[in-house]
Amino acid sequence: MVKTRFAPSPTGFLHVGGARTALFNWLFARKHGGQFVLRIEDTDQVRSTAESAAGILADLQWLGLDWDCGPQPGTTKNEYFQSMRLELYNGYLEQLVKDGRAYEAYETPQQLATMRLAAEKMKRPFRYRRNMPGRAEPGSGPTVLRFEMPFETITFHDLILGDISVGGDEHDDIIIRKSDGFPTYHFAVVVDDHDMGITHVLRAQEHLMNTPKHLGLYKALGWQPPAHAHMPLVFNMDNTKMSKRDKTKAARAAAAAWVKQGNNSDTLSEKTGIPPNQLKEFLDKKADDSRIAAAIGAALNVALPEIDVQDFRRSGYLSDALLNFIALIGWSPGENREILTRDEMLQLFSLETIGKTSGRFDRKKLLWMNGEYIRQRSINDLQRDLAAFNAVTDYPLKQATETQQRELLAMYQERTGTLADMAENSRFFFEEPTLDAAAYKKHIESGNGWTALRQIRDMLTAVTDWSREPLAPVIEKIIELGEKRGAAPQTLRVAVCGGPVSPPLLETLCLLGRETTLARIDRILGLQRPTSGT
RNA sequence: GCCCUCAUCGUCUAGAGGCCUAGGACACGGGCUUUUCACGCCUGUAACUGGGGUUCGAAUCCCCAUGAGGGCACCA
Repeated sequence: MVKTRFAPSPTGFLHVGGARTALFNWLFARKHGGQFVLRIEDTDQVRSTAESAAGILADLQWLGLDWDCGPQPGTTKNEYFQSMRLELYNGYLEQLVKDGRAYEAYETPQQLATMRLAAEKMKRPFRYRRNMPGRAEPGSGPTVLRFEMPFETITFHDLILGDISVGGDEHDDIIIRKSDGFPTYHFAVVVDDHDMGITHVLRAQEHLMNTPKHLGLYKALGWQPPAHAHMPLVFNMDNTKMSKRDKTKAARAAAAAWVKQGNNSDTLSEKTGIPPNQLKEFLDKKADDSRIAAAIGAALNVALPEIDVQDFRRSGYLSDALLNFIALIGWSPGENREILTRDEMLQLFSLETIGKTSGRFDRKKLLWMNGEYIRQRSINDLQRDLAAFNAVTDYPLKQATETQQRELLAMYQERTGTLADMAENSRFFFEEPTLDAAAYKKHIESGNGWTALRQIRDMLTAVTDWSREPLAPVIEKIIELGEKRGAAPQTLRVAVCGGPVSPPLLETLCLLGRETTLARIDRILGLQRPTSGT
C-alpha cells in the first residue's frame, strides 16, 4: 500500500512551498488509495515551538488536506512528534555504533568552522571523514555521533528526475546525533520513514543531495529504502527563493521609506507597540521576527507579500483556489486544464506529469484564479469561505448579518479578486465613508451635480417601499437625468458611497436602506456653499 | 570553489522525431457590452538559450558552451 508523509518542522508558519509538498503527497496517497501521514520534525529543540505546530495543523485543515496518521489537533504531543521518539532513535544509534558504522566526534562548532575555512582557502571542499588526520581527542569537546559513509558512488532512481548518482568522495560523515542527545534530521527521517512504512518520499528538490546520505543509512541499517521523488522548487517572480525574509525585507523597506519622509522611528515604535530596542534590532537586520514585520506593515498600512498559508487566508484567498494554483506550479494536468476540483486533481495527478523545472509564483495569476473561484462558487459555499476569512481578520464586514452577507457576496462575486478586496470595498455599507475629494469635485461640484443630487433626493424620498421593484424604475429615471446620460448616477454614487466605484446602484441602495441613503445625500447637500448654488 | 539538477512566449505550461507555419492560461494591447468598477465576449503582440552532431527529418535524441537553481550546518 502506498504511504506518503508530510514532515514539517515546527519552526514557523506553513509556507506555500510546504503546502505544495503536502498537497502532492496528499494527492499521491489518495490517488492510490493509500495513507497520508503527518509527522512533526521537532528535533531542533531551540527553534521548535508548540504554537508553530498547532498553526501548521490549522493551515492544513483550512486547505482541506486531511491526514490518516499524525498529531491530533488540540491535544498534546503524540508519537508523530519526533521529540517523542527518542528511544527508538537511540536503539538504532546504538546498533550503528555496535556495527562500527557510527563513531563519536569531539570537535567544537568553532573548530569545525575553522576547518571549513581552511578547506575553502585551499579551494577544496571540506569533508569530515573518520580516517582524516587531525581529529579532536575524546573529551576535548562536546560529543556527537557521526555516520561513516562508504566511499562509493551512490546511484538512485528519482521518480521525477531519473537516475542520479553521486561519487564516493563527495560524501562526508554526517552527524546523526547532536551533542544534546537529539538525532539530526538525517537520522530521524530515515528511522521514521522506515518505522512508519513510508513507501514514497516526495519532497522538494532542495533535499536531492540529502538522498545519498539517507540511502547510506538505509543500507547500514539493513532496510529497504522508499522510492524518492524530488519536485521542482517555487520562486518569486524575480527568481529569488520565496521566504519569510521577503516579508521582513518589505517591512524594513516600508519603515525606511517612512522615516525618509521625515518621521521619527520612535513614533513607529509607538504605532506598532514594539519596544524601541526590539524595533531597532529588527530594522538593523539583527532579528528577523515576522511578527514585528507584520506590526510594521499594519501600522504603516503597507501590504507585505504573502508567503505563508495564513497570509493568503488573511488576504482573502479561498483555500481551493490557493491549492489549485499551487498545484499548477510544476505539475500539469494536461488537456489544457487549469481550474480543477480536488476530485479532478486526483483523477489527473501522477508523478509522471510533474515537471523538472522550477516555477515562479505569479501572484497575478493567483489573483485571477481566486476571482474565478469566487465567481463560480455558490453563495452558500462563499458564506463558509467568508466565515473562515472573518475568523482571522477584522474588517467592518464582520458586522454583517447572515442575510447581509449573502447580499454582499452576490453583488461582489463578479467584481472582486479576494475576500479582502470585498471587505475593503464594502466598508461604506458599515461605516460613514470618507469622501473621495477628486470624485466629489468631478461628480458633485461640477456640471449639474448639485441640481441632479437634489432631484435624486426628491425622487428617492418619494419611494416609501424601499425594495427592488419600486426602486428599479427610479434608478432607470436617474440614469436618464440631465443631458449627459450616466452623469447623475455617478453623482448619486459618490454622495452615497464616498467614491466613484460601487456595485450597481439598485443593489447598493437596497442594502444600504432608505434612511442611510437619504441621510448621506442630505449630508452631501449640506456641503454646498450658498453662493455656488445653480 | 566543488557536487547535483534544470533550460519552450514576461509568467505557469502543452509538446515523449514528422500532427509545430509550436497549443492553452495569466499578464499586456485593441474592440464590443455597460449607470461606475468589474464580469463576459471577440481580437492582437509574444517563446523552442547558443553551437556542434545523429537522422530523409529535431523544440523533441547525443555532446559542448552558456545561463538559472539547489546542496556543501550539532537547520530541517
